[in-house]
Amino acid sequence: MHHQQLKPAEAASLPRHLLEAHVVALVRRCCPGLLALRAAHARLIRLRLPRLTAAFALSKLLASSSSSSCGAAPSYARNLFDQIPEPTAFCYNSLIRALSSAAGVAPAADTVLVYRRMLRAGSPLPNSFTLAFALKACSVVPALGEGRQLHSQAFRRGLEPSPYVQTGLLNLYAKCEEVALARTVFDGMVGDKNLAAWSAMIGGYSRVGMVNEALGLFREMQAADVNPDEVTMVSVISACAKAGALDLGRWVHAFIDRKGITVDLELSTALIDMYAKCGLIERAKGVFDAMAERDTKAWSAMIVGLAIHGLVEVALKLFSRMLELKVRPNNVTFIGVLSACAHSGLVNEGRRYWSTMQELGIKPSMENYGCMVDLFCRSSLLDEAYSFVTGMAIPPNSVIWRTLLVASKNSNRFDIVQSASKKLLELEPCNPENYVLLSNLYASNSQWDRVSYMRKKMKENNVNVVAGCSSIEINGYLHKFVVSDDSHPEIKEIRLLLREIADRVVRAGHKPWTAAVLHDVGEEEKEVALCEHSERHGSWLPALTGNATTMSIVGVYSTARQIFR
DNA sequence: ATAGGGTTAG
Repeated sequence: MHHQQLKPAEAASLPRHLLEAHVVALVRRCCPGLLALRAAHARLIRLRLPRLTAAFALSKLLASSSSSSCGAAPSYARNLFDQIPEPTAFCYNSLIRALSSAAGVAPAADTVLVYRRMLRAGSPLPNSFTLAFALKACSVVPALGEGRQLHSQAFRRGLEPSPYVQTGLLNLYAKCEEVALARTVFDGMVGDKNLAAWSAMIGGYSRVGMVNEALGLFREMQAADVNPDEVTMVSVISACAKAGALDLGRWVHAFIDRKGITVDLELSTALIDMYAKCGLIERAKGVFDAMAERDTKAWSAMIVGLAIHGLVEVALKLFSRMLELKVRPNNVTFIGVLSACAHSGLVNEGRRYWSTMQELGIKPSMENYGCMVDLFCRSSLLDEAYSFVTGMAIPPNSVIWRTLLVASKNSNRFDIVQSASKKLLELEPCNPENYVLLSNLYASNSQWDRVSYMRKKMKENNVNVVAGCSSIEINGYLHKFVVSDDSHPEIKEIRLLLREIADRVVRAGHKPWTAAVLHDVGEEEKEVALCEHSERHGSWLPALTGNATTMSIVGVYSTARQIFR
C-alpha cells in the first residue's frame, strides 16, 4: 500500500487514517529535494482528497519544504501556505521555519510579518514552536531588533520557560554578539542546561574573541558532566584558532580523539583553520587530506591557510585541483587565491584569476577588491591600483583607501595621497589609526603645518589614540598585553627574555630586522621589518596581522618563538 | 494528528 501508486478511485474508498498514512509515506519518501516534493504535490492533487485530508497533505508538504535538508524553498512554502484555507499553528510554524532559509535580511522581516498576521487572525495562537522557529530566522540574519520583539512576546505569552525557546533566545543574542544578554539567558535557564545551550554560549564567546570565557565554559561544562559533541568542539577549536593558542588547540584535538568525537566536515574545517592560524600548516594539510568529503569552505580554509603561510604555489595548485573536482569556489576562496598572488608579486596571475572569478559569476566582495589593490600596490603599480579603486562596482571602504595611501606615501603621486586621505577621513573621522598614519606621513615630508592640523582635527572629532594590544597563550591561559603597559606580573622577566632573544638573533647571524623589531624602534622601522618578515614567512601569526602600531612587545616575542622552533 | 535548540572558511 505504501509503495504502490494509489488511484483516485481507490483513494475515495479509503478511510481517513489510511489516506493520511499514505500521504505521510509519500511525502517522507520524496525528501529531500524540492523537485520530488513538487512531484508528490502533483500526485496528491490528482488523488482528489477530501477537504480535511487535502489540508493535512498540504501541511505535510509545507513542513517538508521548510526543513533545512530540502534546500531553500521559501517561495514554494508561501505558495503552499496560501492554499490552506484555515492554517493551523503547525502551518504557520512551518512557513516561519521555511523563511529562515531565505537569503539576506528578508527572514527576520518576513518572520515578523507572518507572526503579526498570526496574531491579527486571533487564532491559532503562537506556541513554543512558533517562537523557536521565528528566533532561528532572526539568528541567521542576525536581527537583534526583531529578536527582542520576539523575546517580549515569549515572555508575555508564557512561552519563555520552554528549553527550545530559551536556546533560541540564547542563540539569537550570541549571534548578535550580545554575549552579556546571552549569558543572562544562559544563567536563567531552569533545570539542567542542555548540550545546545552550552554549545551556543561557548560559540558566542568564541565569536567575539572572548577566548578565556569560551574555554572556561568548556571546562565548566565538563565539570557539569555534559558531554560535548562535534558541534561544541567546532566552537572550542575556533576559539583556539582566534587566540593563536597552539598548545591548547593540540590538547583539544587530542581530547576529540580520546573521546571518540566524530571529526566531521565542519570540525575538520575548524581544525584546518586552527592549525593554519597557529603556524602548523603541515598538520592543517594532514587534516585536509584525511577528509572523506570536502566542501567549498574546507577547500577555502586550506587555500587561505597556505596563502597566509606564503606557500603560494601549493595554494594555487590546490585551487586548480578544486576546480578539476568541480567544487564551486566562492569569493572567500578567491581571497586565498588573490592574496597568494599578492604575497609573491604575481600580478599577471592575479589579473587572470580576477577574470576567472568574473567568468564563474562570483560577485567580488570588498575583501576581493582589497586583495587586488594590495596586489597592484605591492608591485608599485600605483596608477593601476588607483584606477582600479575608482572603477570599483561598490564604494571602496577605509581599508582600500588605507592600502592605497600607505603604498603611495613614499611616491611622488601627491594626487593619490591627497584623494586617499580625504576619503579616509570622510569614511572614518573617528579612527585614530588614520590620524597617526597621516601625521607620520606629513611629518616625514616636514609638512608641520599639516601635522598640527591633524592634531587639531583629532581634538575636534574627539579622537583618542588607543593603545594596540596583543596576546599570547601560555599553559592554556591567554595573556593580554597593551603597548607600553607594564602591568603584567612578569613584565620584568618578559623584557629580559626579549633582550636575550634579540641577542641570540644577532649572534645567530640572522637579518637584523628581528632585532630591530625587538628593540624600541620607531613605527616606520617596525613596519619595514614586518614587511620583510611577511615576505619571508607569510604572516602566519595572528599577533602580527594588525599594523605595526597595534603590535605589542609580546606579539614580537611570539614571533621570535616561532623562528626558534 | 503532524515539528524543534547549538557548529565551519576572510
